[in-house]
Amino acid sequence: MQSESEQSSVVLGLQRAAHRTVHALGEALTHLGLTAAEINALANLADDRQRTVAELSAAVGAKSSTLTGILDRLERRDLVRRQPHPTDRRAFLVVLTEPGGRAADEIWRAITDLEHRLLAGLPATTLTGFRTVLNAVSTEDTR
Amino acid sequence: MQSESEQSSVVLGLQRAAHRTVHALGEALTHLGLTAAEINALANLADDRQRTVAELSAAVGAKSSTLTGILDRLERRDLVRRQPHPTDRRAFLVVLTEPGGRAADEIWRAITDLEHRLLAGLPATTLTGFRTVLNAVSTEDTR
DNA sequence: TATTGTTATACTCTATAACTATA
DNA sequence: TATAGTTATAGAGTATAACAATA
Repeated sequence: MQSESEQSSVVLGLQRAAHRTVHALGEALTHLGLTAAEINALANLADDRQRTVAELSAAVGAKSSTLTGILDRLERRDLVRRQPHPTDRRAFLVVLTEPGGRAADEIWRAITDLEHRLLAGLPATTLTGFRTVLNAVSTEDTR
Repeated sequence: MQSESEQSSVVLGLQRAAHRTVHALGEALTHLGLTAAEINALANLADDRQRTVAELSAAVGAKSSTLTGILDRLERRDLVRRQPHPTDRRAFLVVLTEPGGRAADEIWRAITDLEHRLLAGLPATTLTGFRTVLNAVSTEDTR
């Protein structure tokens, strides 16, 4: 049933699936005019609404120097703001603006919708297994 | 047990896990001096050893115009070659050269090693569930 | 007419290293 | 001395549109 490919590698499959979801998300959110990295950053701000650059950097898996450009563009569009950190004057708190919060909410809705569509009909135990592996991969020390 | 984060979103978790494996793979293969996209392309050539540009494009999830640059660099380093397609004179067959084949084999070994390390100790049923979801995500029509 | 792949263009992402300002 | 973040730099990925050759 799987045509000719065994979809043998978990790593390659992971790559492909991630690519797929990024594309799908981008398409669902074209009207926002955001890149994948920008969507990712906003999605990661959506919950607690604020992070230092270093925290966000760890969350999205990019160097802080990379984040600088992404945040510049988001800030220019008034979706985030860089606030002085209350206790560390070297650091910034990246916070969602009001329109940024709306965008982040919409991103979350799109993510949730996508997940429902992708995972509909799969048994709960299968999903649990999936999350378990996902956590193992994200958490494990790969060295 | 999962600290504070429920790792709530499958999509975001997928992103993070994919990022993780790309990094880990890159580190395991630094001596090859290849980028993630180049590794991905070679990995996708590793099995049948040849693909048209369009096929490879679908496999790696990039536009053919993107692939042009990647293939240019791989060809310049004598890792792949563009051969005339036997029956369609518009198309090219991307084939591994002999050193390219060695690189691809090494990439496969690295991928396999990584998978063993990441997935060691997880029950088989969990892994089966994981692959099922991965296939669903990669295959499903996301529109 | 439609398709294969390249070219041209314009941005975005990416990492590294050097730098400023704090700590 | 070490850390947070930016800047400078340079390369690589990305998509779109236009194009040539072929189907």
